[in-house]
Amino acid sequence: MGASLRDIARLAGVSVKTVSNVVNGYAHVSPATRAKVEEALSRLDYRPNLSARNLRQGRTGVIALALPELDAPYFAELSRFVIDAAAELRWLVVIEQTDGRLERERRILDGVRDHRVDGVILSPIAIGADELAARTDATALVLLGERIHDGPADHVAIDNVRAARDVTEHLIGLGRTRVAALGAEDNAASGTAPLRLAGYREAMAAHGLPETVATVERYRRDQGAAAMAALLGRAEPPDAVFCFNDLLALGAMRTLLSSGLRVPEDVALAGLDDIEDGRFSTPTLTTVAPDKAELARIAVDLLKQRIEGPADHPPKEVGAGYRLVVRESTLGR
Amino acid sequence: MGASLRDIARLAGVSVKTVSNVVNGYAHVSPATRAKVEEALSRLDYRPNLSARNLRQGRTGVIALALPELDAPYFAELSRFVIDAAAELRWLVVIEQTDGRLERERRILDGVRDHRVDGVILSPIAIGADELAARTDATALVLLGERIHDGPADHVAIDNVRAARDVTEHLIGLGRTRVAALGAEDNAASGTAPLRLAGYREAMAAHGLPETVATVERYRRDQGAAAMAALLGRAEPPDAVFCFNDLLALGAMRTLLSSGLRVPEDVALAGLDDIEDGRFSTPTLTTVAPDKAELARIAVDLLKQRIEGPADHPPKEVGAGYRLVVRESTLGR
DNA sequence: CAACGTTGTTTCAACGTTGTAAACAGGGGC
DNA sequence: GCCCCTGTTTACAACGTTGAAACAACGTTG
Repeated sequence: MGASLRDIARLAGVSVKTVSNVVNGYAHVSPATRAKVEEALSRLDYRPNLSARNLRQGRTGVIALALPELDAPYFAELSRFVIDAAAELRWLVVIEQTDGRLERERRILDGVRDHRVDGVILSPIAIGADELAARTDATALVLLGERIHDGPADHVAIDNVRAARDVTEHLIGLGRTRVAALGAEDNAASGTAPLRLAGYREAMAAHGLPETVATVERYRRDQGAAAMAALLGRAEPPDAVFCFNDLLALGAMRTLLSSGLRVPEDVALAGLDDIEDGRFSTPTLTTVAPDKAELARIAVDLLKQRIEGPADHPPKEVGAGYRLVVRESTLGR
Repeated sequence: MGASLRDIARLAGVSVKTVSNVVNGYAHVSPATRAKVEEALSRLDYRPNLSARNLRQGRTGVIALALPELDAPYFAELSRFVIDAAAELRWLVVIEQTDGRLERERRILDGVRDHRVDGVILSPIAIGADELAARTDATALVLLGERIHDGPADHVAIDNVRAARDVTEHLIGLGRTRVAALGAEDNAASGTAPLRLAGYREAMAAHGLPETVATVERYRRDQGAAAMAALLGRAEPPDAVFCFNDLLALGAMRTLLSSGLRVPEDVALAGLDDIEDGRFSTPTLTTVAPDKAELARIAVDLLKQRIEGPADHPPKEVGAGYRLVVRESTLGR
């Protein structure tokens, strides 16, 4: 067991509280005492017991990051930034995986498996705005990557509608006319899928082009591959596809290439997320790059305000930046 | 703030300790009392305060998983399994990123940023066996993915030497004679790189073939791409490459394809890790698939034994299974 | 019926920390 | 010599929890 304040106090011949004062940088400590205490501190390699400190202060210094799945590259990359942003506040991050399942998301909202955490950053998939509003748990909450307008909790996200419109416009700008959307979800009332679909539709409508929509159940490569195969089976296969995320796009790319089609010559392909895989695939993948560091920083920031701020200020919605990154899958070499 | 045992006790008209007994499933509590208490518990939505419990018990129910980087797919996939395995013990997992930097790994070994955790699973990159042996911190430690024989801490890993030999044998078995290794590290005394290199050498020596070794600094796609470019610049470019992990292989594949070479016709390519990307790349990637779920389960298991077991049993080394997965990058369609 | 074990419950102290308030020392000013 | 002020240090209590020990009520046993 590590040394406690008491051990230091004994060694330095002062009271426990004086040691505590030194540790916390309290101003009114005489230089002589401070020196004595610091000597003792380093001699016994003192490390504060956070359990005790937190018990006393009512904080744990731990937040939870609840994601659908850590092994989806977008979330892994995002997690890195969230952990880094939290580290600056000396917070630790525990990761919870919901698998996008409703009952797991619910359980997160009710408390992270009975542990107390100071706050939760949730990337919701299944849960709806109404259920969020009805939540009773008082733990600070920030939603990430979804944007339910006028929702019941703080939000960070990019403008999904506009981003989707931008990508679609880019594809149309290449002269493609049979532009399909890949990644809609059948029963999704909330989440990003409807927003991205809306953006696609706006762009298509603006140019008077017919819409083609392929649905998936999960945002995974295999689903992208299967949905692409389905699109190819249609009477009028697309000459461009906007996939609602990069994983879907990479799955779709695999189907296209192994069907002997060329990307982008036969079918142009674009995704959204800017995961690293897309920068090294052949061809490299055109995509929308959300500013992940900014998303993470804002999420942690909002959480900090929730945790430290006055009890209940109205929920905030903050947008993060993104940019369209054009690569070989739409431009060619 | 949440309700405490005292609040429950007051509401149920019993002592605090009785409530504690109910919460902890202590046997000798009368059904009537238990019912009363449970009613109160759920009415106030009681959640134990872990800081307090941990202060009292010296346990936190939280372990740390320290990885080089969460956004490397192998580690992201592994994390998922570690989190799942820990969840079965009702442990939470905080994730720390070392970026493979020595001083960060050191800091992890000295304690996870002053927070107390019950144990640490570390995937070491930079730190050496000697330094591990000299560690003073008493927190339970399990090393993951490296195998320092007779090292000072518990280990889990696949047999890297044998796995590397298997892959190399596979490439040689295709009839290739200029088989290169990509992924050695210049100054690595420990870690997996020397082991994989050793396996490669064994196989090459067994067939009397000349060795070609390309080094990298980090196991990332860009480094694989660059190292492959360097190999192509040599007098006798390879006709097969064993990359020490899949990311390197995917980077190398990008270089090969954009140089107009065909995989596997001109250059066969194999990796190690079996990350999902390799199952959807074009061509799909031949690789060694470590049993990640088993690795994770064993790591958590070893940690549990360390935490709960007698003070200092000798360190254990446990091997996990793997299998060679042959795909298009060595076989073709 | 007295001694004893069992079951159910409570009291007490302690884990390591810090906020509050109070004690203490030294230095002017009167 | 007394008082007040400032700077420094301390004692105490409390955060929420649980192990140890004590206690009360009961049924069993010799």
